[in-house]
Amino acid sequence: MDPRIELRHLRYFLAVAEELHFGRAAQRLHIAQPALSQQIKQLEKIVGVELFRRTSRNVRLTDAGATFQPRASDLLSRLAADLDEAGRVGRGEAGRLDVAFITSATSIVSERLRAFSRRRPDVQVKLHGAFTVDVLTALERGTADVGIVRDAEERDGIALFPLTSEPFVGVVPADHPAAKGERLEAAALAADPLILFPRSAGPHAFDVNTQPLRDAGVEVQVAQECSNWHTIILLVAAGLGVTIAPYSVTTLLPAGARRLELDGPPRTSQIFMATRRGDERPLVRAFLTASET
Amino acid sequence: MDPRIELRHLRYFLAVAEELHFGRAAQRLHIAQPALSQQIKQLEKIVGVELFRRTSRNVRLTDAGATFQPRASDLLSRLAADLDEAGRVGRGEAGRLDVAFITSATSIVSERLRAFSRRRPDVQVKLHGAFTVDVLTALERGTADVGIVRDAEERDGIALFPLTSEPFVGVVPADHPAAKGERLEAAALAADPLILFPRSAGPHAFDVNTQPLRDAGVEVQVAQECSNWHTIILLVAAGLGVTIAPYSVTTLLPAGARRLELDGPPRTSQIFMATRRGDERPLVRAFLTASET
DNA sequence: CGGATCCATAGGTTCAGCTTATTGGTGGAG
DNA sequence: CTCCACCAATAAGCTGAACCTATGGATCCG
Repeated sequence: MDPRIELRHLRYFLAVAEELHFGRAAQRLHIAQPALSQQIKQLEKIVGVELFRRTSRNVRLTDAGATFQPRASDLLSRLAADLDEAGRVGRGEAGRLDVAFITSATSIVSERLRAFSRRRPDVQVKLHGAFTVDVLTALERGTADVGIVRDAEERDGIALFPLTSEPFVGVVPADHPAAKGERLEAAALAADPLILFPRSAGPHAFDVNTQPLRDAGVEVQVAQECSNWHTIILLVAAGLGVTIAPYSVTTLLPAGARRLELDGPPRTSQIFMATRRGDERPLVRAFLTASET
Repeated sequence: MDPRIELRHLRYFLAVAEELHFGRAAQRLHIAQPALSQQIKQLEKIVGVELFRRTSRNVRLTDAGATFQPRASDLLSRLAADLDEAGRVGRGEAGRLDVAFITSATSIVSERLRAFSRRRPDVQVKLHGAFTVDVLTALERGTADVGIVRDAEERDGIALFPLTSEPFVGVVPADHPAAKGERLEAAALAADPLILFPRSAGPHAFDVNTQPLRDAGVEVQVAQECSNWHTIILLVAAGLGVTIAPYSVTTLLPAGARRLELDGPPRTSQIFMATRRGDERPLVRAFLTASET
């Protein structure tokens, strides 16, 4: 396209097309009439056809001008809308936010999302459930803007913000010897097969989780890995083993499973929000600070 | 919308957004780097948000910039298409043409339209079947660009171009006394009820049509008006009267009707193309001159 | 025929966008 | 740690395009 053409030409053209009078159109544009004549002539030279048929008495649109008028008008209003949209995105009032989170923190995410969506109704939030490691790599790759992880270690390029913490609890089958009491000594699990989240899904979280066992001198031997807490609890209830889990995944226990407080120094699972370090985008900041009114 | 914004800003923005490098983008735009920096900064001031995040090491799009990029690109290509369209309309290669025509000349219109459409496939032709008077007023009002009429009189503001002519013929029921011969003396119709097109649909055409009768001293008394030649012929075939018609509407005669040549000086119906006088639009000229290859 | 109207042209002016030169900040190599 | 290469921002002056005023030429009207 001819790079000489500018929006000025379109604005001037539209003014003349609406007024059908160079003098009045020039007045509306706050310029003198000759300047307008010149610019229109230049536009016609660029397009290669007459857009107006002028006599010294009146001005009419040619067919070419008549077809161009609505398009030019449309173009300008589109541009206005696009600029406005860009402004809103820049101010964090609109746009899209990718949130990656560990599935065991779904309730926290949905609560935060509700608060956030109320404040930024024009922001489209996309949720990606995943493991802690995948959440962090999604952040690093730029696939996600905000992450929610459990017991992550500080690392380069990722900023962590603690959200809440919850205790670890033991979960045993109802017919387990320890199931009669309210509390559980970690050592009592020494003989039972352990069912746990794969360490690869979140090494640090795994280590924090299993620390009570090591503290009690129990060697951590995972009998069964499972990457879904709900399933793990069901396996325990079925009598296939025992586990240590963050409290929140044990709120709804099936019959056949018992939750037991852990003895010893209190151990908690920490839930963090994570962003790329230095990501100061208003949408990201807004999500970090959004909480229920 | 801020009238300071110009297409230059969009072009420069897109160059930087694609190169992510002010130096290279400036090179591509054939300007110096500082000029580009200034224009981008000005654009950002107009929009009110940062579009690029620059370090002295690299350039990245902000969220606002990323949303704006495809829209700006789309805008420019739309404009290019619109300018091209306007140019094609101006040169008569595209656009829309309204053709009003008398229904009794449908075959002529369709023939002409076929020739025209082959040459101007991007022109959308709209056909309006009507009476001669309505065709002419449509032209005058600008509702139609080209008209096809029968036996019209010259009048102000309308230019007429003869297309073809055809003889008038008499049409009588098969059991009419004159039906035995090949030729018809107009005076022989004196006693029969006349079925004719309404004079109001085209006064001059009506007068030309009925002149053979007046020449023969027959007083023209219309027994039945009908504004559709096909129907008139059917009425004749049904024995309700006689008529004088342009030859072409009698090509397919129903049983019960006979076509007879008229005695006396040859009378013909003239078919014209009509335009507004001084309408030199290329599409109109092209339709006037289009004929089968 | 004189006056009013309106678009085009002519010629001078001004400022926006361009130029070159330079600064300042960052990252990588020695 | 220093030096250098790289890159965007800034500074300051220049140039041309868009603008101005004044005028010309055409058409319509009283």
